[in-house]
Amino acid sequence: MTEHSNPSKPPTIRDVAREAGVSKSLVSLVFNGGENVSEERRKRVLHAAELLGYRPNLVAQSLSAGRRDVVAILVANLHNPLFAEIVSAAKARLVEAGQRTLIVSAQVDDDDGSAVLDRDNIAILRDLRPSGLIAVGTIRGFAELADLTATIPTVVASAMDTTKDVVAVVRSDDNTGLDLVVAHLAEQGVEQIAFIGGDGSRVSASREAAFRAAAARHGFGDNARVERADFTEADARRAVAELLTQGRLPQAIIAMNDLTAIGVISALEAAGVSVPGDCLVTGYDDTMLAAIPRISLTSVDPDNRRIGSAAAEALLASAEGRVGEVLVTPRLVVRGSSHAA
Amino acid sequence: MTEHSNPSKPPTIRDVAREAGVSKSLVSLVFNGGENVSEERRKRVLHAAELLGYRPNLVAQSLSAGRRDVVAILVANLHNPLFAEIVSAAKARLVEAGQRTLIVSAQVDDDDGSAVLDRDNIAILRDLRPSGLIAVGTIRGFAELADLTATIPTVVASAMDTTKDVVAVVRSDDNTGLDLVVAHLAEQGVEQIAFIGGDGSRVSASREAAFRAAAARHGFGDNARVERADFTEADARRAVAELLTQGRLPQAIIAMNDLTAIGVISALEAAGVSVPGDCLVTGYDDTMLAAIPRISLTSVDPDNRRIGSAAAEALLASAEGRVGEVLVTPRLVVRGSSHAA
DNA sequence: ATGAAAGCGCTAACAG
DNA sequence: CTGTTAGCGCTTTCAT
Repeated sequence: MTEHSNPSKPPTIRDVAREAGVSKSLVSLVFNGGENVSEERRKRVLHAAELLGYRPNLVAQSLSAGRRDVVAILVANLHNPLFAEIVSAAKARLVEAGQRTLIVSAQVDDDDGSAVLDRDNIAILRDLRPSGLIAVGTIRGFAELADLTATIPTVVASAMDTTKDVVAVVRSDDNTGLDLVVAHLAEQGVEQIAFIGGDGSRVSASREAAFRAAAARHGFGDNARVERADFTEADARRAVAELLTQGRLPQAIIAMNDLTAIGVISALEAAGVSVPGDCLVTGYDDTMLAAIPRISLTSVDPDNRRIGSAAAEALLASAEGRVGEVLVTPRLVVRGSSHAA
Repeated sequence: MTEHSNPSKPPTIRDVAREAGVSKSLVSLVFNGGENVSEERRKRVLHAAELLGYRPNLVAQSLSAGRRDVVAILVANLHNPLFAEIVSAAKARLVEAGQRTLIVSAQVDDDDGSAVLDRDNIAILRDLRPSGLIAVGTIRGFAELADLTATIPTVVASAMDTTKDVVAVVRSDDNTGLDLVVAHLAEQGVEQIAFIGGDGSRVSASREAAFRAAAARHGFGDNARVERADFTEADARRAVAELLTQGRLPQAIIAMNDLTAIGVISALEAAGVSVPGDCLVTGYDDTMLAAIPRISLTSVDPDNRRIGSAAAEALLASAEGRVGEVLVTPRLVVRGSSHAA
């Protein structure tokens, strides 16, 4: 552990060069793995750098003909604990591959509480000229970032995107996930089921389609209904009311994610319908919410760490061309909310 | 909406200068609110910029003798929905004041799932030379960032820090918060209470001290106990077991935050103690968890938006010197978990 | 193998 | 008021 003697500004490449008695360029070479540097000089430089506590300035590096080793991870928002797992797994894989990462949030909540692109963050990211981009979660207005995705290899994780120029979309295999759920419910002897999907997001649409397919496959036919609700509890309540007034209450409700499921449970219970007594409920994502004993929600674990590492993998492989869609196989976590008993 | 004609690289200040028939410097002046630019030239420049789709390169700006208008918001982690509110409120205030913001996460989860400083993020942030720093939440290893906090006006929000050189620490007034809780519990006729604090964090310690003071104030004397647990459910269970084996079960347990409270409830119910029937429980933070009907946890709302804006305010006022500690007054949100009835 | 020199995009004195 | 000239810290030809 050595201290750098100059108390004011951080040392620059020039300071190191002077200390080592070599030129700037040589220092740069050493720090960028240049092969053709004499062992002696290399040592001198490294030693001087250590002595001074020199760290290359990333901003300068990026300005000067973009460095190709920093990957930006754009997180949809700071709310969703889900994303944290994906991000850390992706980062771990990237670091392993010798890449630097910059993790920034893509959206902020404006005054109305709705998410909007964080233009400041995006602008800085753009100017940093990252070598790659991983977008985690559904980002509203992601299409506006076309100038980025067109230039920079981009992978979308845990979201869907139609943009032609993303290297890969890595997400949970909704078909398998919903099949697991429907099969489980069928096993419990359920005969009428309903799906409560979300807002207009593509993920929601995909899960809805997956539900319809799974329901058909398991012979539910007309006994499978679909309702929509955004993620607010108020809206879940509305959707449930809808379901209730349509006559018969389904014996099970499949929510597109855990948050919606909790809204559904709340709405059902507020209406005097007990869960799982009178109606089973399942979620998707297997967030920590699902595991809380009082909630004990059967949910689909999408294996977020695998999604994250697969996204990183896809990006690293992007040199070899488009990867396309990577579907990560989920597994069902059965809890109290789906045991009629 | 105009397109820039050059399909390859984004336009630079030079392109704009050429297009407008002026010098680089003039363009720079126009974009930095220079007063002494003739109206005509200014228009020409603005028009050329618009035409080309020019956006100043922030990285270049920051490299070239630091711009003084970008504030970095360092978020402890991506898990805690709490922070999202603080961040967005702080950002809103900053934007209002004409500041740019960069929101980055300060920590990542390593393989063990424990949080560590995200050195990449920090390094980039440092090199960007932000004009100010707002650290949101307790960041492990924050002390290692001393070189930053020593140089850059820093405000800590929703955490405590002893570093001498932070401009301000903005946090919930724990004393008031816990007094509200204890008073409420006393009103319910509770005679023995216990506090379950957390890991070794300063916030936890502060709330524990606040609890002791409030308990004394409300005449609990020896009937107030303290137990510790980290935020895992397993540990909450252990702490509760501890409490149970100490003989009498307290009539109410005050948890240092909502997450711990939920662990406590789970542990109590697993031990056959009903909440709120046999024991009342309260939390702190008023997260969305508390509002879930099945949880219905009485909690202290710290008013995160005010914490965020106050932090921004303190930073903006930092020119006028150290602000010190800003305590934001919380309010109690009473829910089912604290109604013996 | 090494150094000199020319930028990356921008700002900031400094002259005109 | 406007243009010229130096850099910010680093990479990268291009000579040597």
